Amino acid sequence: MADRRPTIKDVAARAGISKGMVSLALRGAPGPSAETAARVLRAAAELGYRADRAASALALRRTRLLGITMTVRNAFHAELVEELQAAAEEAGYEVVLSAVTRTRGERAAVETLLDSRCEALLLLGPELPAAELVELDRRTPVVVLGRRTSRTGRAGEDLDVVRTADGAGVRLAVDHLVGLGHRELLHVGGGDGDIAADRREGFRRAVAAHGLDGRARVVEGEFLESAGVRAARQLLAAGWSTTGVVAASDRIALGFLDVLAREGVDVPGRLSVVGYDDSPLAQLGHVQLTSVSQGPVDQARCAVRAAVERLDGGRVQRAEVVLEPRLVVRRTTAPPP
Amino acid sequence: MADRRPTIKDVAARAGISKGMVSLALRGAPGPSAETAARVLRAAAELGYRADRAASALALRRTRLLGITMTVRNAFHAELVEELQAAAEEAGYEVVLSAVTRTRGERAAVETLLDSRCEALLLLGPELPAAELVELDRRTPVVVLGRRTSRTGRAGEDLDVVRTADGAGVRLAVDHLVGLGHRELLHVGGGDGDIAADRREGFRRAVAAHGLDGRARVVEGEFLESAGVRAARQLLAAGWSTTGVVAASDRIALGFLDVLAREGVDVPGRLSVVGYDDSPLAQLGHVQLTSVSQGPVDQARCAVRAAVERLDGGRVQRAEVVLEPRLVVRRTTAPPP
DNA sequence: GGAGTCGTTCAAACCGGTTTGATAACCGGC
DNA sequence: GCCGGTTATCAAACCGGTTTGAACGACTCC
Repeated sequence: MADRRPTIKDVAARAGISKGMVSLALRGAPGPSAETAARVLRAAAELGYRADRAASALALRRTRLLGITMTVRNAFHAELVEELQAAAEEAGYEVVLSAVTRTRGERAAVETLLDSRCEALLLLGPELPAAELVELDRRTPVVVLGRRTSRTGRAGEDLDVVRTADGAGVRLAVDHLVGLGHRELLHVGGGDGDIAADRREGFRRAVAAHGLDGRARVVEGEFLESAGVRAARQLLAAGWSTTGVVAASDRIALGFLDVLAREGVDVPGRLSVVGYDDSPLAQLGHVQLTSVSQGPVDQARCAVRAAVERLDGGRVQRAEVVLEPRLVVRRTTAPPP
Repeated sequence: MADRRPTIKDVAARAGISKGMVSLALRGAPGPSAETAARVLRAAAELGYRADRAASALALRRTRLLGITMTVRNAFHAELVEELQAAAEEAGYEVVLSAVTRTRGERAAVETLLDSRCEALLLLGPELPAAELVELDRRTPVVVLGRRTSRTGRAGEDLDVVRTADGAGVRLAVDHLVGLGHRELLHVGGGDGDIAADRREGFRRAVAAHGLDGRARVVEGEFLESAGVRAARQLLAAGWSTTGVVAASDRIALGFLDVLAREGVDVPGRLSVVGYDDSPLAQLGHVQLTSVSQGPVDQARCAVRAAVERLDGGRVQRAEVVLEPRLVVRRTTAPPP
């Protein structure tokens, strides 16, 4: 019923001019006279013409597409995607999202992006082996967000990386608590990954820098509420004299706070708690969690810039952008009792 | 550096055969002999050949792309997308995600999908005016998820809709509470939208059906934790004799529960609470919220089926699929004190 | 043995854009 | 009035696939 979509040929016929001229006029390229351009634009508007991306991608040998893999349930990824989309648009690119799910691994997600002829890949917190990422990068520029890749930076490992300095972030949290007067600190860690390791290490160094390493504790967990719940129960049961807690993520912090609320422990009166990610969860009206922000806006901008530099700027060298995290103080921290 | 991606011509040359044959062989179409097909497959594998989607979309005049608009921060949407992706893959389609954000309205999200030549649009909880959706549907088949469109179904309004029966969902919650022995019920509503209205109305009817309308209360809010917080404070301050609460969403329920935890109110001993959405939040270890599930798996399957029927099956009539919600009982409901 | 059928293959046309090389019209300068 | 240089235009080639129509040999059937 809906008669075939108008093509550039239809526009040309209506404007009484050749296809080539129409193509130039529609893109505002030099060539057509002002009068002709106006006529073309009018004809296109009247027909409701829209260029066919597939056709122009084919002719241009470019898609101007950035592919993003994300874990669709991760709130921080969602924030990043939002910002990436905006940044890409500004740079004249479109983004294609590919979701990593339980049933669809990162590898499959990347495949579909490659099929769409994305010109660069932005991978959010990828968990593929580094070797595979490097191999991928040899065909299509890859920008890794959030995860640190090899410290060594061996030759051939040309991946771009955008991340925040996790150690510095934890340090901000520790400094904040110590500045408020806390001396007995606890870190609830996120487990085995690179990110959790960096944060744990950052905690150890920060407390040592304040000469408090003898009194600091670390509890291991994973990046989930349940880890916070376990840690809080352990703390209360053992009767530790801890007054300040640095969690490796907001979700951990929320689990922790939930137990405290149930047990009637005053926050921040008796215990101060700092989260990590400054996720929307932390910002909720009734939570108001003090947290370390990874600056999703800046990360997104840097990642898109890195990709565009490779594509349009001819950069070939590896770039690693390490952003400084920022502490957002809300209502879960105060001087110790 | 990376020498030009191999094309079908390269494969043809390597297999010593024409382009046309290669095209057929790669798709397993009838024509080429078994021996030829094998040779082509081998050559393609050796070259690491992948077909160019843009080129084949152009030639086929089909993209086999389903466009999805979603609110990237909405956890329920994230779940749906996960399932939609799986269902689409099974049906031989790819999906393109387009995020609706603060800075990028639904209209813009739809535009980019149309530019990608999506063959159908799946809109998650769209808020565009109905007239606009109908207009859109005249060019590209549209499937609306979650939102009820006009009750009237006037001629020309051929949108497909997949949703759950909100009234029935709330009814399940009410029946559950009444079955446990509750008589004093409270509904915390989600505000002005169609969905909130359906749930509120469902609550009214359900309590009336049990002859409890005289003792039931409704508090208005919005679909956020803050609404739950306000409602809980109001309940405690006013000293209502309510024992069972039905929230219009999980987020409302969580805000509600948070206040109760802080105030030391026993859940489910003193108060029972039911949420709506069965979102990942509800399933968290330390929350274990009883909630109404909208069956994201089924919704996704139905939505993809609806789209595919239009595209491949030639269906032109409007289809409205109303799924029955399901109650997931966890630990926030029990008999009243 | 000639017509018809089948299986296999190829070259050419096509999809809807962009780019190139050629052509024509117009300009001022000498 | 002829020349070099713009400027505006067009037709044709091209991008990388798919599809069509024709060609060819082998085989079957009268």
